Amino acid sequence: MPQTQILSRNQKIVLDIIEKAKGPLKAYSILFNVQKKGINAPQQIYRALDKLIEMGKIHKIESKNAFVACRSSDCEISKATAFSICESCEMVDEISDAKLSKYLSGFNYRKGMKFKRFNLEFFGICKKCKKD
Amino acid sequence: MPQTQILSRNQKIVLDIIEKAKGPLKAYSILFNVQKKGINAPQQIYRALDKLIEMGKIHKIESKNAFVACRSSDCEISKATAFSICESCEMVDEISDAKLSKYLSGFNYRKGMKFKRFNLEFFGICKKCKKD
DNA sequence: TAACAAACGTTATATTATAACACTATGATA
DNA sequence: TATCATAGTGTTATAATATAACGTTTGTTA
Repeated sequence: MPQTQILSRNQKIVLDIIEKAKGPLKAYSILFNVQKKGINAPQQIYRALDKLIEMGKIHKIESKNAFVACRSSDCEISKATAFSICESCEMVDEISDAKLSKYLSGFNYRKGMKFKRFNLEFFGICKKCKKD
Repeated sequence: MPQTQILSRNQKIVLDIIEKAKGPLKAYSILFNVQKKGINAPQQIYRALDKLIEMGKIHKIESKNAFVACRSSDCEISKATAFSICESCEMVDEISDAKLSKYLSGFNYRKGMKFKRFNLEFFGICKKCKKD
């Protein structure tokens, strides 16, 4: 495993647009935004997304079928992800809280399987939306 | 809110099949299984699913786009859900662990929004699959 | 019974994701 | 150097998941 992953052309393009976005992006919205760069088909987007997820560069927000850049340097291989999601404005924030992560990584259910990975999504109304 | 919800015909049919299933069911697989009962269109399934989720009778496993019956009597309105998912056999188990639930319900991220609801999905290989 | 809400049935369509196949570039190695 | 494996690319087609929109029926309640 190299510390610094080498990205392919398409992977760079897709990561770039996700990193610059203010919120989670959907696959087809990424597609429409990169057609000028010569990417024409969903397959190309999904392939890049898959690799970027594997590398831990991005995360999928399962409840929204959308993708965000990873902001927490410590999850190169994303085994422990947690997000805060506003149900009004759709804003997503990655939660990096050592205690929470430790608590959940150590959690073992009595019924018995050993967990390799978890994903946690919190929902509410963000401060900004509450004001309106 | 009545303690015992009254279900409509289609809601009953859909809930019934989900409750009898051994694992999570997908919407279209539900559809194919109820066509003999006169349900013909996805819309009818999705409408029933939506209501059943609202009532807390079933849960959606977001990472699988599939649905399971609620086994834990205490989550009539599902504000706090956690699941154990086997990545090999696709088995899903609802986790009902008071400590975990309390810990997460009380969790408040410093950045500040108050959470109404969460969903947690753990992944691993179940005991049964480990043996093979 | 009139009025309303909730559920229903149906057709059409939108959105999300994958299959399959041929081609290209790169680096490892026999 | 030849050849092999691996990873990435481009493309067409299609599968799988989900919702919109419309009109009708049913059940509740004022």
